[in-house]
Amino acid sequence: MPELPEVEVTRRALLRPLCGSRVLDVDMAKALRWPLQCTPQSLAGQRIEDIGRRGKYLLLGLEQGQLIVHLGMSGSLRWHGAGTAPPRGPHEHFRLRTDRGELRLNDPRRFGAVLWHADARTPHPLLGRLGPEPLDPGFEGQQLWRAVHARRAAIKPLLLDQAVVAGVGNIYACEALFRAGIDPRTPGRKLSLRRCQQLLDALRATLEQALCAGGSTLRDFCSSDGAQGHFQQQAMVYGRAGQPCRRCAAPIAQMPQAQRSTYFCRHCQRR
DNA sequence: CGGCCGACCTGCGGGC
DNA sequence: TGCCCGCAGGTCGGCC
Repeated sequence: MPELPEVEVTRRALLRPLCGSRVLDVDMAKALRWPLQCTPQSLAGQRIEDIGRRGKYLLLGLEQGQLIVHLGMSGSLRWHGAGTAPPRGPHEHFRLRTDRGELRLNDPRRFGAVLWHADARTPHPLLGRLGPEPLDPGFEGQQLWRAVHARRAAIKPLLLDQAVVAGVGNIYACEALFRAGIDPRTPGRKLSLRRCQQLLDALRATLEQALCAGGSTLRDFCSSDGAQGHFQQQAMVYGRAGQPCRRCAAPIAQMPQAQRSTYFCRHCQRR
């Protein structure tokens, strides 16, 4: 589920209920990718001051540090106002109770993570390796070109590299390349500055469109208020193998790249 | 250093 | 109908 738009939609939905609330307690029922890195009791009593996002990471700013949340492949967060929380489901592995209600992380595959980072002055190592934010207006095509122009790897796996651009996953990499008319197999070093600028524009337009749609919904994604995103109904290529291209009607192709499925149109996307 | 590959998990849909 | 295989929105770490 969780690429930049889904995480951002979740962040916006959580701002109102969570900001300013005070933590009662925290528990991790089943281990996620890593241990929490602190004793759950140490979080009790702290106020949640802000909610940020970096790439696909959601950042809960507490008084004495930061709770870093990653949704992995199958994670979703839900908010339950005070007294409205149903019994815990089998995949609700993390729970944060506050004086206003509780936040739960549902993650069947447990690729997600919740980490405590006490030293807020220096960024957590996981965040330190992230590339620029695609929606940051200060990020220019030239910067993308610099990150890519010396690389032999194909542009599609390069877009998935979080050090090149933060927050892009399989759906939006495929969609942005379609929008830019670029063949996903094109080596990074074959892309001109001009095409990198076009690619960044296309990526931004794709992400903005997904934000407006409330993100994508595949099997288990639900924004925290329970509403479903509907971007996948607008997808031009992702998950559409064999179906006609919405632009030229040629069948959409599917191929593996770096052990992930790439969807593209052989006619509309060129090297 | 760059790039490939396995590992980590569970669930679901398709094919036989 | 039922079982088995392959695949799924991610990414870290080990290896060449």
